[in-house]
Parts: sequence; structure tokens; C-alpha cells
Amino acid sequence: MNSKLRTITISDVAEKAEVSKSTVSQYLNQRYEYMGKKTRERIAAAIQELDYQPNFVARSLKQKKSTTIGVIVANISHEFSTQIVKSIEDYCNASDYHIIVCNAEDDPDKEKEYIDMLRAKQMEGIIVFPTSTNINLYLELTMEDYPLVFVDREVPEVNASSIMLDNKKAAALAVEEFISHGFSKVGIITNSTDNNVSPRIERISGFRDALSKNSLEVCEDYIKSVEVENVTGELDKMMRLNEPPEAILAGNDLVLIEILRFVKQHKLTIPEDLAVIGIDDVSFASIYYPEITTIAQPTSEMGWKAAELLLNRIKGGHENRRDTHRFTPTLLRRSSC
Amino acid sequence: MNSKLRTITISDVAEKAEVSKSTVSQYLNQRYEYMGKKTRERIAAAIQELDYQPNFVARSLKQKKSTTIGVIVANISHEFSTQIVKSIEDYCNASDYHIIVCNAEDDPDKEKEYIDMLRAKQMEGIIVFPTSTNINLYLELTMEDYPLVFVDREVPEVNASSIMLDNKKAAALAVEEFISHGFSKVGIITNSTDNNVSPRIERISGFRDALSKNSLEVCEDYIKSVEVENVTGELDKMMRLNEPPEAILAGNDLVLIEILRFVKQHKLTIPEDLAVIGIDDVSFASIYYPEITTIAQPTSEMGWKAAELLLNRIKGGHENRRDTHRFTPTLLRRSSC
DNA sequence: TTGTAGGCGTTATCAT
DNA sequence: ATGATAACGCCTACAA
Repeated sequence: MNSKLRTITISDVAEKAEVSKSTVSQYLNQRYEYMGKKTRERIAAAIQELDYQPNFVARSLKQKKSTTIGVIVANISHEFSTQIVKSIEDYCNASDYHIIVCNAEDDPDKEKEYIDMLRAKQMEGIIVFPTSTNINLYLELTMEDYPLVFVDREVPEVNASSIMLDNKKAAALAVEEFISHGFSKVGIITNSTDNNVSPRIERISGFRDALSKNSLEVCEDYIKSVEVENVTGELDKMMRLNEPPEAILAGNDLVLIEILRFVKQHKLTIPEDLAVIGIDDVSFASIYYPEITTIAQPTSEMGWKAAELLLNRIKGGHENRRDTHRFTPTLLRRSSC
Repeated sequence: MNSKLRTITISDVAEKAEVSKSTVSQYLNQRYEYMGKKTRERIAAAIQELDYQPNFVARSLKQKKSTTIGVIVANISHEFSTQIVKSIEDYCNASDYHIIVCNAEDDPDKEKEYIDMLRAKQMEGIIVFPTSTNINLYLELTMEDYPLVFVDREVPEVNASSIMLDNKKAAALAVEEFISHGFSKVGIITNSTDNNVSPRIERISGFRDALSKNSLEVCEDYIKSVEVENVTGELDKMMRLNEPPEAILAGNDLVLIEILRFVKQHKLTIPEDLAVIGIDDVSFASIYYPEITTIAQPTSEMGWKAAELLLNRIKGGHENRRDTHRFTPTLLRRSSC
């Protein structure tokens, strides 16, 4: 019955409602001010009958606005990413903006492709979990005054806002928790798929500072940055030292899992044989044996802020600024320390 | 230095290269056939110098194609969803298609909004993890011959392909594993945020069938569908029965966590006090105490197939068909049973 | 209060 | 081999 051979345009509606295209356009854009009630009703009826759906593509072309932003996550597999995305989405929904989510899979080339694609599709701005190797690309964007916000990592060279965890504080919270339980030989393992990732560096640096501040010795053998696959190997070396660490801080969720794998393989007991704290709260923290003490990131607030900054930047029209917003981590004290 | 006050269009390139817009367009679309080498080089140079980026929006408007599909997941928090999305993305990348990911948050209204949005943005098709309450909406889409593929759940009324787990088999695998370990009093808990979700129904039905086939009694008290928050409560009731179950199948990852929470709270031992199997493999399965036996879904294959079906549907132009593709689950035998 | 005309940036058709 | 011209569907002056 419904022969949808041709797409229905604003002209069809105009014809059916016996008004001009402009009037229909006014109607669609809620500019009812000088519009006769009758006209309004006729248009509404026509839209209904024809099941007319406005074409955003045409609208974007004309208005040079898409009311859509792009979000590029470094790796969608991290719970952290999906939580942030959810929160960005919430904020955007409330502002009638849409989001497009892309997964760079920790690959700078993919990231570049996505950035190009998003711009070609006229996204009004981008929120990106950057892979610090595309610095020149980011610089280009900011030079062109393209709205850009970083999440999780900052890129010092680039004039854009960043949403970051207070990573030093996160490490310090963990160190202090270890110390309060009487541990003095504490280590940290982070992963390092990327070259120059600021959270990793900051967490290690915060770790050192916290030890020093508490007059504890920093033992270099207890500090490792390795690929996820090598975590158990490095930990093995560490535990075979004459003086093995008593406590380990896991730099993120994936490292935590590897540490727990090692502990299980070697039939160690937490926290007696090795105390553990993980940065990033994980789904199983409270049901594990023992329950895992974690340092949680306020992902909702972080995603919210990222979206807020970007949309203000887009609407307000001011320039990209290089300001870093630090969020405070929370210690979730459980039983692994 | 780079005054990007005006966006650079194909006309600018044409002017600079001293050719017409049409020629540049040819070039952009790789139709070099009748194009002089010189011209080609001049155009390439002009594009380079001007840093010209084609506008996909204008292209879409003209071609009525966006080379983009939409993916609406029921809830991005499930690992299952992100794995499928990754796999869809891989397939699409290889076919030069883009994807837009949307998160319906198990909310039919949100789902509807997203479907409307995606269509307005001229997505060429949609892959959706459906919330079976928008049946009429799906029907409309198929009536208009709009390419549509379902994942995880099927909607019997609608003519579209579905990618499904062989849920009955999944339940049967678990039941047989329980039986092989000598358990005869076995139960199942699934969750039910939605009204009429086919995986849940099929898993329960497969569970019943498998018990019957093995001449075991089906005890209704051992079969529950409840909200996630009520899992521990229901399990409590179940375990207080005169004859409590010896083994429980968790309908998905979230239910599994709740069951493990209950076990922990009540200081039970797995599998002695209660054997457990979970549908959906979880990140912590192999490091838990004990290791959790799970039924894994072949998410890569499922996402791949979903994308393949949709893109063939788009390119091939044939009609939507109602065919369900069932994928075989795998038992990952560990120690919780 | 509503209509007319032109253009957003691209591609397609048809000349040349 | 390349160019002129007319769409694609919508919005926005400006005119009426």
C-alpha cells in the first residue's frame, strides 16, 4: 500500500498542506510566531499522513552544522571507556546533540582515519582519548580552531582542554594505604602499549613522590612498565629478588588481572604474601577472594565535564584553551591490602 | 598563517589546478580513465597545497548514500556488546563502511529516538540489539525495505535476519556438564529487565528440555527470572527450600556476579555447596576462586556475520528476509562445577 | 503571515 | 579528455 519508491521531501509536505516549502521549513524549526493556526495544523497533518522524516544531511549541508560530535576511545574494551562514553552521551542528549563513537583500538593510524572521517562528516567537535603519536594532527586541528577535548591523557603541545584523573593522587592514595597497613616494600606495575602515555608516567611519578614523602626508599626493581603479556613474567622476577616487594599497585584493570593470575598460579595469599591495590574499579572487586581494594575514577563526572567543555566550546565560540581538569580518585577500601 | 576563515571546497581546488569542478570530482572518485597525467598531477598538487578535505555531507546528499551504518546496542555495559561492536567495525572497515554506535540503555524510547536519528542521517542500514517493544517500528522499517539486522534477540513478527546464540544448546551444555558431575538438582536464574526477551526464554526452555531428555525432574522452584537486584534474594529463598538446588546456571554475566556475591555472603563453597556455570565468558573467570566454568558466545563470528548480512543486503539490493542464524556456544570447562 | 529565489558542496549527464 | 549545468533536500533573506 505504501509505495516508498521515492523519498518524501519537504516539497511533498508543502504541496499536500497547500503552502510553500519555506512555511513548512519554518514549522519544522519551531518558528511558529507568525504562522496561522490553520496552516500549522494543515502542515502537521500532512507530515503525519506522509510520514515525512526530515533529511538531516541536507539540513547539515545548508546550516553547516550537524549537531553531532565524535568520540574516539583508545580502546572500547576498557570499562573505563564505556563508562565515560555513557556519560558523554547523557550530557549530549540533554543538549540535543548526537554522538558518534569510534574505537581506535590503540592504533594511531586508525585514530587518524577516524579523525579525518569525523571531520569529513562535519562533526562539530571531537572528544578523543589520544594516542600521543598524532601530535601534528592535533596541532592542525587546533590551528584550524576545531573544537577538541582530550580525555584520560593530555598532550602538552596542544591547545585543548584535557579531562584527567589526578594520577599522582591516585598513586599516593594507594601508597598511603599500603603504608598504613605496615608495608614498606611496595612496587608498581603499569602497562605500556604506547610510547608516551601521560597517566602511566604520572602514576609512577606519584608513586615515587609518595614513597619519598613518607621517607621510604624507592626501589627501582619494584617499578615496572611492561606489555600486558609480560606482567606475570616481570612479577615473577620481582618476587624472586632477595627482598621481594610486600605490596603491588596495579596501574590499571588489565594489569590487575595479570597480577591476580600470577598470585593464583603461585598459590600466594593476598594480602599476606602480597598486598594488592588496583587503579580502576573492576566489576569483580567486591566478590573476589579477598575483595580487592581499588582506586576508582569518577567516570560520570569526567565524561560529563568533557562533553560540557566541548559543547561550550562549540556554542560559545571561544577558542581552544589548554586547560587540564583533574579529577580526584577515590579509595575503595576492601581486603586486598 | 593559515587563514581558515572559509572552508575549502572543490571549486577552490578546481581553480587552483585550472580545471573544472567536474574534473576534480572525477579525480576524487578515482575515475582516472580519460584523465591526462598532467591534469592529475596538477589536481593532486592543488589538493595538497590547499589541504582540501572533501565534504561527506554534500556527497551523501547528492549520492543518497552515506557508506555508514548504525549500530544500536541494548546496553553498552555488557562485554558482549563491545565485543560484537568491535567485530562489526572490523568487517565494515574492510568494506569501506563506517559505523555509528548508539547505546539504547535498555530503553525502548531511546531506541526509537536513535532509529529515527540514524535514518534522518541517511544511514544505509541498522544493526540493532532489539528491545522487543518497538515491534511496530521495526515493521515500518521493513515495510519500507530499510536494511535491518537483529543481534542477540529475534523479533518473530519482523522480516529481518537475526544473529543469535543457540541458546537452547547453551543451556543444554550447562545442564549436561552439571549432570556429568553428578548433580541432579539444578536450577537457572536469568534476569528480566525486558518483557519478552527471546534469549532468556530460550535459555530457560533449553534448560527444561535438557533436564527432561536426561530423565531429570524439572523443579519449578529452581527456575527464576528476576531483576538483577533481586537475584540474591531469590537465591536465598531457593537455598532455604527443603531440598535446595545443588547447581545453578547463571543466565548472563550480571546474574553470575550476583550469584557469586550470594555465595560469598553466605560463605558457601563452590562447587561443593553450590556448583555454578555462567553463560557469557567473563574477564575474571580464569582467576576466580575457583575458576568459573562458562559458556562462551562466539562474539567475533557473530558480529562479523551481522555486518556481512547487512552489507550484502545494502549492496545486493535483495529484500529483507526473515532468517535466523544460530551460533554454537562453547563450554569452557573450569572448576566451578 | 506566506512565497520566491538562491545557494550549501558535491556528483551526474551530456556536451564539446 | 574536460567542462557546463542541473540536481540532491533544506534553509534563509527578502519580497509580497
